[in-house]
Amino acid sequence: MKNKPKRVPTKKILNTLAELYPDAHCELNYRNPFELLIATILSAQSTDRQVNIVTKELFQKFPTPEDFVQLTEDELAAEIRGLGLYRNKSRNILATCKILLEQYGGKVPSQRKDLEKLPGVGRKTANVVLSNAFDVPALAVDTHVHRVANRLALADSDQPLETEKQLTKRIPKKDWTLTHHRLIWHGRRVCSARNPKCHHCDLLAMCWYGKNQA
DNA sequence: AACTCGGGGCA
DNA sequence: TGCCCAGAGTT
Repeated sequence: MKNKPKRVPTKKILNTLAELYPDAHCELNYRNPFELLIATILSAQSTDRQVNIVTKELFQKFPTPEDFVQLTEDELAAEIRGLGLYRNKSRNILATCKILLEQYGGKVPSQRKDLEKLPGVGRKTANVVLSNAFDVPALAVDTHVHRVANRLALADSDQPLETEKQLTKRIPKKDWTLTHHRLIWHGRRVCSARNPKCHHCDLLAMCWYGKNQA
């Protein structure tokens, strides 16, 4: 990257995103931290829509960690069929539920270091839980956010963690959750990884990547 | 840093 | 068919 991208003011980009996706919201319907945690683990490499379909029944049948640990890995795997990586997820979720029961009284811990120790929970999932369940400022950087933010020059880094730091610095805290969802929507609908639809992208005028494509 | 897990949706 | 999906763990 020889020429440093001339950065469009963050506020301007955020305002435009807000106009584009006024009602962006979290599509994962969760009723408590436990459901959020499990749904977020399940969401890895899977579409949020599929996760919603699967979790709707799942949480009806098994609302608590106590219910989950009654299941074998194979039984849980059968319950979450329809999502990718379901064997890994089944194993991780059962292990996580056991830890919740043994170490945290069946509750979801609210500290990052505790969350990231849970099997199946990494930086991104921990951030989702922290920001949505515990109202702790944490910007979850997934592949969409990372890609879109870098194309827009909201961030300038190959590494998700660095992107997270930069975004955290530049975006006002109160806007984190909504901005996160808007970047994801944009990333899925327009700013896709392989064939981004720059031609009818409403952010093209302020997008460093888009302008260098044409 | 690269590799693996992985079935389903969609063009 | 080929490509992609709200990543994490292991080597």
